[in-house]
Order: sequence, then structure tokens, then C-alpha cells
Amino acid sequence: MSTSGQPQFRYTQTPSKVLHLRNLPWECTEEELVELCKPFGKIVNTKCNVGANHNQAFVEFADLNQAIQMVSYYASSSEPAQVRGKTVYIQYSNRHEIVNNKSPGDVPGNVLLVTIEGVEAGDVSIDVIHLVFSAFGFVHKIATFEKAAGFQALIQFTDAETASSARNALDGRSIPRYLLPEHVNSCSLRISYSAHTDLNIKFQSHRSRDYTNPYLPVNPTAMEGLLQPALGPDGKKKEPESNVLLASVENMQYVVTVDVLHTVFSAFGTVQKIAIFEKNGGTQALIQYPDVTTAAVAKDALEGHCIYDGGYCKLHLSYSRHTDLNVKAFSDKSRDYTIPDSSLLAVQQVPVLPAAPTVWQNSQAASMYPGNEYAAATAVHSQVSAGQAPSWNPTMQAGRSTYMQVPSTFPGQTYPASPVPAYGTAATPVGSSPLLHSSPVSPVVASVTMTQPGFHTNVRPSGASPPNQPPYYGQ
DNA sequence: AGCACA
Repeated sequence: MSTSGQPQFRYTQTPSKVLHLRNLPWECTEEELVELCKPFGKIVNTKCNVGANHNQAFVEFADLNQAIQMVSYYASSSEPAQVRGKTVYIQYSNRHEIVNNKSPGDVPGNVLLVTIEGVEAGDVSIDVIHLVFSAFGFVHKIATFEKAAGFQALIQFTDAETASSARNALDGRSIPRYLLPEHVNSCSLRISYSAHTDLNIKFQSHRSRDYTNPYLPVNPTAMEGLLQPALGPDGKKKEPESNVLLASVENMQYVVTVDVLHTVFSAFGTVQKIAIFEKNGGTQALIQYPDVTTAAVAKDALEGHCIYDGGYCKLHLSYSRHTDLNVKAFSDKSRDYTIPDSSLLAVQQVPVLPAAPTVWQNSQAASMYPGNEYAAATAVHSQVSAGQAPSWNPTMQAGRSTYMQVPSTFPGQTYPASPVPAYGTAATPVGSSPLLHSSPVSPVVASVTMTQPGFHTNVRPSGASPPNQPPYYGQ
């Protein structure tokens, strides 16, 4: 009102709680703005990426004096205001409040509203959603529902920072195909912030989970695949889910060692224990994960796949009745990776220094979002977090840089001197292959022969074959 | 490097 009609000159501009900032770096984030301005007072609102070049912004202080403090500080300072090394020019805005700053969905909070486009509600299980979002931090609760917008989920994180890292990384991306039913072609995530801060989950069910409260009652009607046998799609009784998988190996042309299994199954999370045994003339193995979710994903991803190309060592997976295996810590038929102090086995236990098998785990994680969707970024994350749990371990907290758009470098290149066990060479493609192949029926190991740019370093084609093991390609 | 609902 008072400013209308007349051009404003900077020396006549009247102070305002709202400051206009220009010459900001491209796509300057709200965090960067707040970082710059908060020493002078409480910021109640911002508007970023304003102007044709998206290099201007507005910041509104709670109090006029705070804005005056900032302007006068930089007016007399020898150090200009800077963001990312760029000098930022600050002046009073000719408005007195930031209006209609954001649509509600853009106000950061700890709860995300995720719309999963292109799928039916039944196509994406809550376990898959949990797995995908757990890469960024502990997921407290999930509630799914169907609205006009489609299949949606509310996902509660500890804080807005975690939620926004997940949002920034996943908004507009797709859930990897191998986590979805075959008939799903595309499925993109639209993510905004919910106004909720704490979801009220009443039951553990196929549509809602509270991971902070494992003792929450299971909804008897909505329950599916939890704790008790449920009916599968074919109407037959479905075995109860378990964190332990029973794998039977069909057409076992080559010996399947503990190490091979470990490499294969580590692609989906921390493998705690493995036991191999003979039954009915065939070879079976039990693979223990920390949780049912990881086991479920591994089961779905690996079922029917072959460890070695050419249809050899085909895996058939079911849930074991066991929940905690009692195995010898180190024998040729069993392994307990939770024993922390063995130098041979400690790699599972978040070592301080990267160790070869851990790097491999991360190589696996790197390929979790293959192709043009997540590609290069995940690899870099692998470097960053080498030595930690793989990305898809739901307990892992370090996934925030996972999906940055950065040039591709694979962890294998980061530790060229790392001793890579030969068995790792043989088995590594197994874990990565279902990810690299859109077709779930591809032999697991086939990625070895692929020449997909940017991915070849992931599979160590030059590694030696293990003693007493055939080459895993050709044959 | 100079003001945002288009």
C-alpha cells in the first residue's frame, strides 16, 4: 500500500521484517538461507528460488528489529553475506510479509505423504515401502490407504531432516521393478510432506505398521502374512513369514558354499547366520536375517533364480520355522556372522575400516537402483558408506546421500587393493543381476556378461574363479 | 544484481 505507485530506491526503502536476497547460488535451499539469516533472529517464513533465474529469495523474520540487525550488519561488514561462496545482496523487501509461501505439502515435517502412481494398492506391500524408505533412517510408522489420488502411504520418520532426505532422493523416482509384481510396468513416487507429526497406528496389518511398537496387536481382519498362516493368492495356505529363509538348491552342478550364499543373500541386508545341510538327497540352507522384512524381500527377489548361469544351482525359497539359528560360528557348513571378534567374520559388524566383503555388500547396494533411475548415485553412496551396513538394511541410517546425482564411480574402484575373496567374484553377480535385469526370469548370474556402461565395474569380471569352482560364465 | 499468485 504505502509503496505502491512510486519506484523504490534502496536508500529510501523502509525497513521490513521481510528481506529480499539476490545473487544467490542456483537453487539455493531453504536450509542455506536459514543458515545465513538465523544468527540475526527467528525466521518465520522463507521463499526460495524466486525470480527468472531462481536465484533470489525472501526471508521473513519474526521481528522487524531482527531484519534491521541483519541488514545493518552486512551494510557495515567487511565480509559480505555469502552462500556457497557467492556474495548475497540483502535489502528490505517492499512487502511486509511472505504470502502464500508454500503449498501445505511443501512445509517440511517428519511425516511424508507418498503417492505411488501406476499401481494398485495390492501391488506394493508395506514391507517394500518400509524397505525403500528405511534407507534414509528409522521408519517409525507407516499407514497406507487408497484415495482418489491413488495408492498412498504416510511414512513417519524421526525428524524432518530424515524425511526430507528421503523426499529429495525419492520424489519422482520409481520403486525398483524387482520389488514389484511382474505386471507392474511403472510406478513413480510422488512425495510431499504431511501435516501429521505422529501417526496413530492401531494395528499391525497389511496396511499399517508401527515399527516402534512390536507388541501392538495385529488386526485380525486386516492381517495378512503376519505371524499366522494366511491364504496365498492360489487359496492355499501360506507359510508364516520368518526372518529365516529356507533355500533348497536345485540342479546343484557346482558346490554351493557358505560364502557363496553369504554373498548372494547379503545383497538384501545383513546376513546373520547360515547353515547348509543335506535333506532328501538335496542340499538346503537356512539363511537368517535380522528381520522378516529383509527376508521377505530377499525371498521375493531370489526365488527361482540361479546362482550360476545356465540354470545351475537354482534357488527355491520358503520361510523357515526357525527365527534364530543355532550354528557353529565357523565351519564349512555354517557360519555365524554375528560373532564380532573373529577377524574372518567381523566384516559384518560395521568395521572401522572397509573390508572387502563389506565393500562387496555395498556394491550390491549400489546396484539396487539400476539403470537410468538411480544408477550412478547409489554407487557413490556406496563409497561414502563403505564399511557400514548395506543400503537396504532397514537399520541403516546413512542413506541420505544415496540418490544424489553425481558421476558414477564404483566402490570396487575405491579399494583397488582390497583383497576380494574369490568366492565373492563368483557369486556377486547373483545379487546384482535381478536388479540389472528387468526380467525376473533372467538367470541370476547373467549380469556378468552384460556390458551395461557404468555397471561393469560392479561385477568384477576379471576376478579369479574360486578353487574347485567352475567359472561362472561361459561354461 | 533489484521483489513473489503464474
